[in-house]
Amino acid sequence: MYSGSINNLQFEDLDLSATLNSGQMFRWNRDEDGAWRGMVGGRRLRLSQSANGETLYYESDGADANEATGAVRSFLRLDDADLPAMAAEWSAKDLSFAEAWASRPGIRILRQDPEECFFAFLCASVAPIARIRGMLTAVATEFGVTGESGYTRFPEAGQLATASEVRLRELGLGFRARRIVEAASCLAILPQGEIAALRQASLKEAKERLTQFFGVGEKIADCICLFSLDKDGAIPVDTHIWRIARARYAPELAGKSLTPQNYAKVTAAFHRFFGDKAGWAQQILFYRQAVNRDDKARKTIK
DNA sequence: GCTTAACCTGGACGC
DNA sequence: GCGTCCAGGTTAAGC
Repeated sequence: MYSGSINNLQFEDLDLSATLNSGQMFRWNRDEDGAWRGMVGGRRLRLSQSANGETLYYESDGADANEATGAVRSFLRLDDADLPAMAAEWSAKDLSFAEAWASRPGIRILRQDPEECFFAFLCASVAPIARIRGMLTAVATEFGVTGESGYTRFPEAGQLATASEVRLRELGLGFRARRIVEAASCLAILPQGEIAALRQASLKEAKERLTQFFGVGEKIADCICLFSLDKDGAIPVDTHIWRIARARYAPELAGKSLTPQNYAKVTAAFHRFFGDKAGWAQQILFYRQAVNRDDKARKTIK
């Protein structure tokens, strides 16, 4: 049970379920009534939307409604971008984006906890979303702190640094286990908030810093930058975005491999088409290509 | 600077 | 039932 009351705010341009299910984060769960449960900044939140999508309801730990409102607005970045205006501009220029937006408007970029986001995407290499969820749940259960509510807070770097590679392999992380142990050990001896402090850095500086950690390449660094550090120009070029880019935005790369130079060309192409908030456009295109396709496949199987 | 192999694992798919 | 492929990558070695 949540100690706070149910609050609400009016916000029309949000598709809560698509946003929370768009592959940006992996530890929020959906209740039978459709509401989503998760943690933001150590605070439990439960979010839902009215049927017409115009009202966002939220429950939170703690009695301070203003703090809860601030946490929700910050997590969903409700004050950071006029998404409909951006989408209208992008749709006018690009048919592929227009189709993606028309099929599922309202997918926003989140502002997650940077350290949890760092470890989450370190686990995400070559793994389907279901497996990523499983790995993170296992790690949180083993090394995190479970409160009276039964919800487990993701472990901090210092806690993860006590994990052995062997134990993490037993939990199903495979070759990612070494990466988690090494990154946690490095982070644990740095001042707390080292990753979060990169919000003040440029995208280039943040990526340079993140890729110094063993196991963090360009794609993972871009995920951390976009989904937790407010770097709206970050373009995580995964297998789906690479496919989309070659088909639509950088056709000169057809038949080529994803080398560091071509990765940079994809990023530049997205910036050419979508400007300095290209990361938001990327996420909407990604959802249509990856998540939507998976959902259709699941329905077909049923 | 590019290509390739290796790294874990579970589910989907074809036979 | 079994083998193969693929999934939100990264690293290191070889050329």
